[in-house]
Amino acid sequence: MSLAQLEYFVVVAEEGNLGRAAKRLHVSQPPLTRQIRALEDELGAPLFARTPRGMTLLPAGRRFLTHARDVLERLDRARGAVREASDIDEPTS
Amino acid sequence: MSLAQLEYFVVVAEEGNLGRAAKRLHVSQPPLTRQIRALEDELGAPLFARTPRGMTLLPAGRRFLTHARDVLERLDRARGAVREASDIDEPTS
DNA sequence: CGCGCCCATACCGATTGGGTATGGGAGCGC
DNA sequence: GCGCTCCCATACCCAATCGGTATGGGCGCG
Repeated sequence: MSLAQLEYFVVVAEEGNLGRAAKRLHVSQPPLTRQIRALEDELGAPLFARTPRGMTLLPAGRRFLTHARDVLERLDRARGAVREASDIDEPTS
Repeated sequence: MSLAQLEYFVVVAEEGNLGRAAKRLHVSQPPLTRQIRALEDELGAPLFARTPRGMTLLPAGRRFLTHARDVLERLDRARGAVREASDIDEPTS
């Protein structure tokens, strides 16, 4: 599992559609297909139902979505914590 | 930034030493050197002080450590959430 | 000074990841 | 039913990433 996969997953879940998600992520659609599938394989359960209209979250996917967002948010805070620390050393540099 | 880098960082911080951390992580020492440096480069601040005795956390590193552990813990919960969900579908299979 | 313990660098091979091109299913208008 | 459109999936290729071995350089200790 990679952080990119988590972000891809969140965006695909939000867009409900690989094509639009790909544009938002500035990647092409095939890598998205692969990464989402790799994520599902690793987790051992499908996260989306593939319909002719797009990708819709399954129950497992809904549960995972909350946690995935949580992980990404905590990651942002981690980055922020380092910036704060260096701000202490170099206040207004 | 990658999840592997976060885990590498946590273990190096705990061991205070690249060699021991490498053993615990089942990788060799050079990749650790590189990944830790890449992490520092991306964050824009050094996390460790390199001494002849090993690697000791700097203030920025200490702050980051807490958050890094948090991210990894949330990731475990995310995995767990999917397992729970599939347990509902397949209780004791 | 020779040895041990550190981390850093150089180089190489294997894996991963993204891109283009293409296919196949499902709905819609005519 | 044909053609058009909008989906996702697959095949194939190239570039970037990652990990491993080999090696070097600093530092302390007997």
